[in-house]
Amino acid sequence: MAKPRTLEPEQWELWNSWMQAQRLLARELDRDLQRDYGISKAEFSVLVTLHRAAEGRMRVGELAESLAWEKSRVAHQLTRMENRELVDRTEDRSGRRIGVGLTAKGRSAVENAILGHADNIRRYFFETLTPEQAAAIHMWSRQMVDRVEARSGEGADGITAKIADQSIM
Amino acid sequence: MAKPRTLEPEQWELWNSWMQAQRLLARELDRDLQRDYGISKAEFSVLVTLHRAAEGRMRVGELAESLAWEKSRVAHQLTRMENRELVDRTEDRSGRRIGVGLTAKGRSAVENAILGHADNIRRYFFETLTPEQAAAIHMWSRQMVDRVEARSGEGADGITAKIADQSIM
DNA sequence: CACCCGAAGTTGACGTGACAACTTTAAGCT
DNA sequence: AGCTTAAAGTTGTCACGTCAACTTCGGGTG
Repeated sequence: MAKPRTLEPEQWELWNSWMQAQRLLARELDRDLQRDYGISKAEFSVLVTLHRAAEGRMRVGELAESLAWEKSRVAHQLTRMENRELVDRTEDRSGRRIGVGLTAKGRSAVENAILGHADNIRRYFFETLTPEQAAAIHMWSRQMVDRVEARSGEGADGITAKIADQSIM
Repeated sequence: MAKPRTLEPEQWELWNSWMQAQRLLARELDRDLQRDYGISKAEFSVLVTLHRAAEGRMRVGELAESLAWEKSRVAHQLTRMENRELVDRTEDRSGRRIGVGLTAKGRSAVENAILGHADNIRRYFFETLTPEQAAAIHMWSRQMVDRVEARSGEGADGITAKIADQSIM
């Protein structure tokens, strides 16, 4: 019975500014990436994942797992990026799609963007955090991801391990 | 030269899990709201803002300021919600649009949803945080919002004050 | 071998959010 | 009054993300 029936005013205030802060930060990073390198955050994520792949070529499913995105999201994103000639989908002789790779344009875009983008993340995000704030956010993030993944039946390890070195966004 | 040229691995890890956690949380809240009450987060935000308005009727601009959304975003959202008969836009005799209000359907939707949604926010967000973590996150959020608003020339007070009691998401 | 089933991938429809261009109104100024 | 302007609101276009439906392989198993 200690449970309040709705949130306390200061909880609403916290919730609102948290949601808004996230949106403003994402927008700012996206704008900078677009202005300086002509690509979006989503495009950057795909490009950098492909760039890190040893072969430089991945299956759609690998991309989806590595990014922790749904397959359909990846497929749509690849279609848009193929139109912009940032990636190409290769086909075997029967027209079957077998892999995704960077085009020259995609490769140079990501190589140009990587340092600048990382720098923006540092300036806009990490340099505004105290160690306690960083720890709080990190802890919360891990719990949230673990909880949702546990719920949707992701057996044992699965995605969690991969997240460590991927996805960017 | 103390500045690293890119982010540290644990910074990438924090960044990635944070981005993912946001997305998972937003999706979960949205799905619950949709399943239990038939409305989306965006719709809920608009409905609850209108519901809190003393008159029950607001100008588009007030709505935009209260939610800290861009005008065009509000206009598009209202068009969709008008089609679904959650709100109505009233016109004066010359066909001029003068205000937005809840329909009966909109009112009952928000009145049904408010407690359940608040409860989900508490369960998914607040109950996973210690008070110190909440305080750290709150502090950072305010700083981020203030910084971005200062940059985009929002004179003096402006939006910040309004956020305190609005927007939800 | 034939069949069926599940994984991989695509597609369409839809809601969301950002940005820019535009129209109309309401004020101000001289 | 008449002219100019900025605010208010709308619209179009585009990218992003989710869900559901669908196609097509690749393997088993009878």
